[in-house]
Amino acid sequence: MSKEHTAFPVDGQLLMVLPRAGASIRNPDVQQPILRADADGYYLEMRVNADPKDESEVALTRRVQLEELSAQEWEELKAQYANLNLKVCTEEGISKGLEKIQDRRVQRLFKALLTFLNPRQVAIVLFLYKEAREQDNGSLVSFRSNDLLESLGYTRAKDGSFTARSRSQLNQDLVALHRTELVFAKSLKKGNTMGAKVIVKSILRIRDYEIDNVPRDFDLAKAADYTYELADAYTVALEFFEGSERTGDYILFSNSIDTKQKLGSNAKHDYKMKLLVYLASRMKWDKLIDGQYLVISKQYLFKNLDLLGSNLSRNNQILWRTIEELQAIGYILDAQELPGKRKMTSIQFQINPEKLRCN
DNA sequence: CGTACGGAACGCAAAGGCTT
DNA sequence: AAGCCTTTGCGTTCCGTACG
Repeated sequence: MSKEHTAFPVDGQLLMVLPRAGASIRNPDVQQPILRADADGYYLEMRVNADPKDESEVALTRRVQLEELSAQEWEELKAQYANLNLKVCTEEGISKGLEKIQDRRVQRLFKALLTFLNPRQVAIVLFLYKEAREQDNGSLVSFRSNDLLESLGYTRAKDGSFTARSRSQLNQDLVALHRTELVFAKSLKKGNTMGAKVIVKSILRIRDYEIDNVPRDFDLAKAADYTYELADAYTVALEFFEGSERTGDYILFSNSIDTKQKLGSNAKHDYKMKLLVYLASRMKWDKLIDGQYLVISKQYLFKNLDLLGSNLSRNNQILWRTIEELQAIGYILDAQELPGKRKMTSIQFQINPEKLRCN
């Protein structure tokens, strides 16, 4: 009976909000980022509005608390914010939309918010949950940076190290997962109780880090904001982890999950990862029919795979190619289009419980 | 000499226009 | 609806340079 360590659990609550927490700026529900000051401090935040036509399309805010800002720094930040051109971001790319922002810290801050939870960061999160199961130390996970970079599929230089770019990006990703808070309503479970309870959680919190050999002067935030550094080892606490064993609210992912980034490809175009996480999320929202079938409208598949371009035949092509990829590695046993009124076509997925299953 | 960058080449595939 | 083609964004890698 003990199928130990062929699969690892990821919290249901996290999975339910994950696709929304990672909504891209092209998503029609995403609102313009705002700077906000309240009694608790200063925030840079971006709201994702609910889509009333589907209960899984929940409202959610992702935000970064800006610590220790003087009144003058606040004014400077507002001035920088005025240079953010969201329209250019969506039409010509984020780097273009941010190029008028001179301050590197502000530029990285906006970029982190706008690209939050891209598939590479999701891959990092899954790596950490997998490690959590291996290490069996509750929500705490310790790991070496190079092991994580390896699992993400980056190639080493001749001397065996990773390039500054990859290392820098990893620290920025980890800090983004650390300091971006997700704010959403508690009433996820059944939907009808409009409980006023609000949850504020980060995906993880960095508790500790280590520097090998010569103790460098390493500052976590400074590294993320200004430099190309990465600590050699980290200990993080997974914030959603708490209680997942106790409440039994989780989905089991197969250990064979592939978190490698493909060469020459963009993180934001990792459709395989997006579809996998979206299916897992819907397994929490919808009950599986006959314990294995999931029916999802193509409209929401396109939306959650970020296939928001106008070329429908192309979107179709990518969707089906991605489905076939997941089929090839066994997550999906079968998928077929269910006839429906035009625009409301759905796809029925048969999920392989060996690879992905509810507890 | 190693470290910390920045510039630039490279390669993939998305987007979107055009054609049929 | 589908295929072809060009442009383009952007992640990755390689390399030059400044600096201690």
